[in-house]
Amino acid sequence: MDTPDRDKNHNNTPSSLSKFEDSPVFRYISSLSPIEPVKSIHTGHVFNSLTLASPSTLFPSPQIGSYKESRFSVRRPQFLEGSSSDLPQSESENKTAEGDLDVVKQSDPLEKQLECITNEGSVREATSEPHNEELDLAIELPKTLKYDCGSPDSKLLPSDEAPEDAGVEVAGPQGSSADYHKDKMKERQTSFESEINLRKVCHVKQNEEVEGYDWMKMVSDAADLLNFNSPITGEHSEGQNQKTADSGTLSYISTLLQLPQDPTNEFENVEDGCPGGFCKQSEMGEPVADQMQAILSSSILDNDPSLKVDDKGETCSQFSSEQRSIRRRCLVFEIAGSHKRKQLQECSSPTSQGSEFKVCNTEKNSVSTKTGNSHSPTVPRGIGLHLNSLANSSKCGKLVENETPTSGKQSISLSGSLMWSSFRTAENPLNKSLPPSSINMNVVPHSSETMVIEESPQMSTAFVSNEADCTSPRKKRHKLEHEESASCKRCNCKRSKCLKLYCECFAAGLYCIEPCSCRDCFNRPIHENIVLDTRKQIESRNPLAFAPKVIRSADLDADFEGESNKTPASARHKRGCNCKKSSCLKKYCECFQGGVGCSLSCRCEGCKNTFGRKDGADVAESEEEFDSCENNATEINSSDNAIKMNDQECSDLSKPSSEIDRPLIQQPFAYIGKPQGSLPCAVASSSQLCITGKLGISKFSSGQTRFKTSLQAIPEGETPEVLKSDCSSPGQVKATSPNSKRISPPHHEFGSSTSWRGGRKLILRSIPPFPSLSSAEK
DNA sequence: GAGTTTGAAACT
DNA sequence: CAGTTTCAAACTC
Repeated sequence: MDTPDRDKNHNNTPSSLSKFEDSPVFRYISSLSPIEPVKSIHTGHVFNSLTLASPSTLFPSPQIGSYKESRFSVRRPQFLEGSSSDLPQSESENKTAEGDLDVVKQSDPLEKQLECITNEGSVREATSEPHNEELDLAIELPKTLKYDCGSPDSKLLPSDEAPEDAGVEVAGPQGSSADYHKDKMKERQTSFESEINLRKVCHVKQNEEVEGYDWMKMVSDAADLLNFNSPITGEHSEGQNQKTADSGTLSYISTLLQLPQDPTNEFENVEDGCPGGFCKQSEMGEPVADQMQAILSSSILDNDPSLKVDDKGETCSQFSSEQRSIRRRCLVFEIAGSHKRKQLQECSSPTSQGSEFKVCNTEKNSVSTKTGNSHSPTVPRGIGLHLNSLANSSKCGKLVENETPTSGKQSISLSGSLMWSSFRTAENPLNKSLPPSSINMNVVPHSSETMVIEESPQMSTAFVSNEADCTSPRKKRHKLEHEESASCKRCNCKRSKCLKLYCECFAAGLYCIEPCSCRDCFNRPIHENIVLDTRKQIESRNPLAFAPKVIRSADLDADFEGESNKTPASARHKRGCNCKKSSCLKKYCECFQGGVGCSLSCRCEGCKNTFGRKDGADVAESEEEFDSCENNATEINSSDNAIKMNDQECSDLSKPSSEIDRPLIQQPFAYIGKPQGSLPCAVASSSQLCITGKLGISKFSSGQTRFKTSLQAIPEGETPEVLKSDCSSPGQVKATSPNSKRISPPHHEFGSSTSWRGGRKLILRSIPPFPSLSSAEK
């Protein structure tokens, strides 16, 4: 629709521009801020979201654009693959459009929105790189975002293009344009969706900017997520290309988005003298575009039931290419959740990460419901990510991976199982550290109440940092699956009202669900407040109360091999068991139940844990056992027990898995400190359950490789990090936790070596601030 | 399915 | 911090 007009505008632009320039108004403006162009660039970095309005914005577009391009030129490379002949045109159009916009802006300096948009565009571009880049860059993004009018969307938009579009529409009746587009969307979803989405995004961005800053956080998070996406981008580009090919009429926006990726664009850019411009878009385009698209796509996706997201966050290409591209980006944020966006009609939940969360909201908002805040009041249930959520996430992730979309979500929200623990705070630096837990899962509340948990790449990233091996989020998931079955479990509480750790559901950060046979259950979304309060109380007593009981890490394997000998699994129970009669050969023993060997921290008597005895000597001896156990035994190993467990779990899990999905309980941010720890727990546990359920055998039996590597590795890595991330927490945890007894004592074995390892193994040990560790490891 | 065993969680 | 009680899962029959 816009194109014709735009073309006209473009054609007109030169004259109009000249006119404007000549106009006294223009002169006046220019006199006011001669420096502006330069500022605009800097402003992108420096500005606060709202400051954008400055006059500098008026002029910047051309210069900025070039500048931006230059910046990005370097990186662009990979994504360009997707080529679209359209791009050049689009760019030219965009440029013209920008010019028009600029002119308009100049004429109407008052229109801050437009300025913001333009600024955003510039900023976006600048910021976009970081997205593509690694997390480190991600950090930068927030800043850039600040500069931006705020909306990540703007970022997403190709610097030139996006702003233009936004600007164009906005320029007219700003507010109306969005609505108008929305209407169009309904009418013309196909061709116009993209445009509309972009516009919406623009609005959203503006709104968001006005509203809050979570963007910063979100952006950073998103950046993390984006990192994962990178591989996807190729697909994305393809999708876009298809889009172009498929739909002769690509929304202007869509074209813009694509442009960056298209090689053709590169050429143009090069011609422009900004090969970088091309590049920048590519990279930026992905990250930024991803975000933009994500938002847009989210809106679109909402409409599209067909969307599928890969575990990795890749969206299935089911949708139209356009949507696909967008969706992927969305996926980045929502990954698993996105997987079934259908379900997700609403992203009310405040995900652990503000960014994701917001994105969802914005997207969804555009589509159906809009939550004003990322924190969304809607969040109510504690949709936010929680350590426990991880467990679910793990499930979800697994499910999603393994299973088709239908099942895939199961983990997430099917039955509406909710995790209440979400405490990741976007604010917390910890979040970064925590990443996996909080970040990983984003719970998106469905309109129905069911919440979809989305994993964010961040988790994986974060973990990755810690875990050298944890290259793929999948591993993490596997690990998670491994650990606790809590998520899968159904409680049978009669007196605890499911508000105590006796309740497995509660302990796992999950709301009780139908399958539970509990009595007088208060662990329901309806009683969220009670649940959260109770949780707080419990955490106040023991910060690690909700943390994963079993820590498994590939790292441990590697690091500990020496030590690990002790525990075949290389995983350890945080607290250690206190078994006296079960000889750690039955599920009474948490270590055994978790499939990990006993450690020094265990107080067990007559330990015969097949996964590893607590005594070092035993361990040494056990190594053989151990190996045998792992190799053969994993299967045979715990033999009866293990097998039984597996079977049981499997049976339980398999069914429950579908059922398992539960609403997560959000934790109040206040908990942040704890939750971090807690999250991992839940996750791990839940993950284990689920995984074990399916994998269960695999875990022990199939796990062949060793559970270490497969299962344990994942959870461990996560948990450790989580703990680390707790960061801060380790020390705190000890101090606070009543259990500290068990936890704290780093025994010679573990503790002896590096503090790091010790920290991981011992987890609880006071360790240097987590961040440093993570960074160091990285 | 009922009853017992077990060990964690909670309480004192 | 240690001891006791409570609780629900795990287990047995």
